[in-house]
Amino acid sequence: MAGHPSPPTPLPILGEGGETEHGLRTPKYATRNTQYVVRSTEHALGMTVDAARTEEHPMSEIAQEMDIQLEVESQEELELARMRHSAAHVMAQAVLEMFPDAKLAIGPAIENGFYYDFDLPRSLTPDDLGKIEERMREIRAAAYPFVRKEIAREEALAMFADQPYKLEIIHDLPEDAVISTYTHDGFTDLCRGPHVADTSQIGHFKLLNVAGAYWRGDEKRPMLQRIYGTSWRSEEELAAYLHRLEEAQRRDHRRLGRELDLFSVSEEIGAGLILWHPKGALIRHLIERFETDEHLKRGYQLVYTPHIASAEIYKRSGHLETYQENMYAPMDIDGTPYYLKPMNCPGHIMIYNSHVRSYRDLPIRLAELGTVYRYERSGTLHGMLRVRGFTQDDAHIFCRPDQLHGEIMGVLDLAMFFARVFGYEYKAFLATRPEKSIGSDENWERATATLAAALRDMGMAYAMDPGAGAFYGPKIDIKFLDSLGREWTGPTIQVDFNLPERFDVSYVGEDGERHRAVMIHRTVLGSMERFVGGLIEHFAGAFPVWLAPVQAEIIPIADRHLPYAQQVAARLVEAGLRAEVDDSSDRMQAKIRRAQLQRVPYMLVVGDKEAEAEAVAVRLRTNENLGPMPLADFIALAREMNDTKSLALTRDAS
RNA sequence: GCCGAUGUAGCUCAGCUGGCAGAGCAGGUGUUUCGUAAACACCAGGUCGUCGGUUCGAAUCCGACCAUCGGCUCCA
Repeated sequence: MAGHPSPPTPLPILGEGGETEHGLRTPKYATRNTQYVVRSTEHALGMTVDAARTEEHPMSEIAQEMDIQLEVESQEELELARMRHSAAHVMAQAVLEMFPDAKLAIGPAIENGFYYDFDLPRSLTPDDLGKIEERMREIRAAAYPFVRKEIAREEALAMFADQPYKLEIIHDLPEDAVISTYTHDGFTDLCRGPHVADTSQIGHFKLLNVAGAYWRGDEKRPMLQRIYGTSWRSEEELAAYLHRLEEAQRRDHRRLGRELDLFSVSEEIGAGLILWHPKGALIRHLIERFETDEHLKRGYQLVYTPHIASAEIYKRSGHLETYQENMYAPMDIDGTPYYLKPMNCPGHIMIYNSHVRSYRDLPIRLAELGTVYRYERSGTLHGMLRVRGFTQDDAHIFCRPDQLHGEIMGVLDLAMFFARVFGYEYKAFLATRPEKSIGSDENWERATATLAAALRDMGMAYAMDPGAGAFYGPKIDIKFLDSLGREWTGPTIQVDFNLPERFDVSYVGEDGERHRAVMIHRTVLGSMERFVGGLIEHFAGAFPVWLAPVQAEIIPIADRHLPYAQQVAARLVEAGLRAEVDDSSDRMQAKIRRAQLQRVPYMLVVGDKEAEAEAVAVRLRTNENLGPMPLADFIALAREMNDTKSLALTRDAS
């Protein structure tokens, strides 16, 4: 099976709908947001990701091309998108009435709603949104019909003569394109459609926010004002969506990070640099320990490499050519510039190259929890999800070409194992050669085919992500889907042709000759920062027992129960559990409340009865009350949940 | 980096058009000893993001910078 990658398997998860199961948008920085929106829109149109991507449309264009001519996978989705797209038109009318000089850009339907980009004489205020919304309601009430009209190119150019963005769109349309307009209540927009019959059908909507957005997503083009709105079939669905937005806010890792005392960012230390507090650090440590052990079991070897390195190595690796804008300025050490490391690869390669390697030594899998520093533009920083210093669970696999397939399968297996432990669903993407890339066509094709074959042999459905590979090789991106159905950066597996050449990474074959080794870059969790940030939101702060910083809060009812409470704590600690006694002078109710807010899995209430019977009254953070049980039984339960890394708090719970 | 908004006590937020900085929660002390999500009282806590300007007087007006938030672009 050489030559071409197999055709993409349709991705079942996309079949669930562009909207996630719960209708929530993926958090910013969790994964490539724009791509997500594109996918959703593509899906609403029934296009495959492949088809949309190969045409290399910028997101805005794809999103704009709502066209009934496209094959639609689900009638329901088409109708939703149509409704939302129509709402965008109605919004544009309202804005144009308010600002007669407004220049209109584009206004597509997106996941859960719509937006429209405008070039306006002044900045919009939240007040304006209210007015626009009000006017939209009037337009909806009037039930103006949407009228489609196909027009000649010249006519279109004349009609939109004072709308420069529309003119640009018309100019960019292919010669034979059908140009159509949609008109309602005297407002006409260049649009391929489709639309609902009249403005009464634009759904129950709410305008959410105003944001800046570059024309055509290009930072060199004008900055427009984008109004985001959401629209739903019924008032109830709208209310439910707004409620889900609030729920997502309640889980925001930045908020929970503070409330649960997991991490902070200090302006004095610097933006984008995470301070891990004891509880956050404990969670990270537990994950790292688990992950490290698992890697050792799977034949990886641990290494450590320095945080700074001479410019020489980054010259040779090509980082100074292709990655310098992400690297911090060098420091001078005895006349030689040294850089903070932005990646771990060069160090691992140096370790590989420290010996002559035989084909019998391969594969060599070098793993490091490697801390790297990358310059990120100030506007992009976001809690733990987008930072300037982070620790990757990085590894580089050096192998023979004939081992590549098996090694990739091994990484995929590891990735699926981790997804299961943390309770994530996932979906896979195969990213192929970008325009700016190096290496021979043959290498690219072979590597891409190998990745595709490994995915297939692991029985993993995947979608193509054309042109999204690294410049040095294709990759598999796996997205974790959290409990709200949102996407998070997950494992990535990259095949690299570049560095093995640059560093002459080789092995001696059976034939006694030197051969070029194949190199795989891979990370399973991504970075500890982003992964833990995502985990906080995934679990809404209620970590499974094995990760909970405090597993059991012991709550004495009165001070006279303190000695027994201490005794219980000692027994738990002895059993390897993390327990804490609430010895404050608060009432029991307040202690329970505090433990609840801290998402402590088990609350052990101890009073006279328990002290006498050497028991604990077990309350779960789910508000379930298990009642009194012998201390030994509780220890057995908690240990079992801990040791099996169960996502549940009790044996029978799911 | 760009567009817009915001920055007052550890947290959430008041403080109208310039005139002595406030509340609740958290914290400390004391009282209370209580059976499954907040007992009561008292106390302490702030260079109002930073720097500069206007003014008799600035948390409040102006400017620059820093940080954060919502997006764009980019990414682990």
